[in-house]
Amino acid sequence: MSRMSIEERRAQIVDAAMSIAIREGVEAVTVRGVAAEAGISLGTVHYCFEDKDAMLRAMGHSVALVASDPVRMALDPTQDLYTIAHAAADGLWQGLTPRRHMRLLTFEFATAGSRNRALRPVARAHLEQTWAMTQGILDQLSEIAGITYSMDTPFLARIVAGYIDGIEIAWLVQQDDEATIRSFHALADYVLSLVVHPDGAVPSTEEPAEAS
Amino acid sequence: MSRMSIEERRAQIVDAAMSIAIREGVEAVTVRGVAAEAGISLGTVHYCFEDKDAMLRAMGHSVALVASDPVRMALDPTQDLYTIAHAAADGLWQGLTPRRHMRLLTFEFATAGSRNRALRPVARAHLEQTWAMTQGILDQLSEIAGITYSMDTPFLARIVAGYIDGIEIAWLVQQDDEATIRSFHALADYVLSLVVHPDGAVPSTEEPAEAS
DNA sequence: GTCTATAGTTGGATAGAC
DNA sequence: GTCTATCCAACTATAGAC
Repeated sequence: MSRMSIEERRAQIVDAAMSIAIREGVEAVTVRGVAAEAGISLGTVHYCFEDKDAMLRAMGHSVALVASDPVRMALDPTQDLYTIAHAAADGLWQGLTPRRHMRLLTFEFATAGSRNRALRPVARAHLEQTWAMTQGILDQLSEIAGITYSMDTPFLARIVAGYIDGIEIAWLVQQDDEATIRSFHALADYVLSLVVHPDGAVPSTEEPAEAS
Repeated sequence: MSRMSIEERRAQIVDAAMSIAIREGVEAVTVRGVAAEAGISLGTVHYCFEDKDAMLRAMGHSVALVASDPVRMALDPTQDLYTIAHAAADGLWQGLTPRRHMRLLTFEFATAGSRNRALRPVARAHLEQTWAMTQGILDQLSEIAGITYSMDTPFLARIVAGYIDGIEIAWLVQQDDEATIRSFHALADYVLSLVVHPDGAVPSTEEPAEAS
């Protein structure tokens, strides 16, 4: 067919692989299937990637981990801390449904990376990316609310990201929306409980009631 | 070879499948491989299970989810609440290393169950088993310490189990033992923060310092 | 109930023409 | 760079002898 540079072709192949992975899972990604999805020949794929693992690695590193937008939008400086935290919890929930397949994908890479040495760097990159993004949000919250946390933020980010992972895995398996939303709000309360008000700042209107 | 009842043979096959799954992952379990592992013929496996999925389901349901022993041993009624909670955190850590492959297996079933309808009941059973066991431990802690929690225990168990899942996934991928231990202790502090002392009971010696 | 033998499918990788 | 053709391995599942 039409000639492309290797880089362009690789990008096209990675896109095709990602489509299949999102649709049917990492294990369903085959070199043949990717070639068909991309509308190119088997030989071309093998020309662009040394082997299947190299292709999977390239695909894994192109996973868009986070649609943090709904959470970031919750960080409204005009609101009080309690409101912001629980709006962020709602943001986590709103961001989850559309990202269902992407989330599944990262968990598949996590397990695949634990078995397959070649895929381990991908899984680690996913973790570190998630931690960095979580820390970014926690830092932003810290700034706009003028507070700090009772743990260092890198560790807190790790804890919070893990908390979210646990909630999301359960949701993927069990699909209990209500319990999931409630869990995100429990996380919000958790983070609020770790907040340190630097001066004699009054945590006045916060936590008007316990999360149901 | 020697004759067995179908039930015995099925158990033998499930054991062989489990060995392979623990060693190489769920995806590496093949009917042929299982037959070889069990030292029987391919045909015999197909005689005992309708198809591969049925075999995988049987294997999935036989996963020993939890070595809760190290945690239960921490529930020493002669100790104070803070000490018990953090001993339980150590128990979580001590129980993790030997169960590495089992944990990986349950996460693989979680993702596989999200893709494959036939395996979904297995993944759900794992979740519910874990929640039940976690709740059992929380109830036991509640009894021996004479306290309650600020959430209903079924929900708290769900939260705690998810928290643990998040920590353990990160450990499987990243293998950072120190951060993992610290995370388990952060969980202990979290649970302690949700404890309600019924009367005017004094939470005296608790939380002598923050987890480093 | 257990075996061997085989049908039928899929997938990774390579060779060689264009 | 891209294709077609082919090789080879591994897999699920079934048939039929014992």
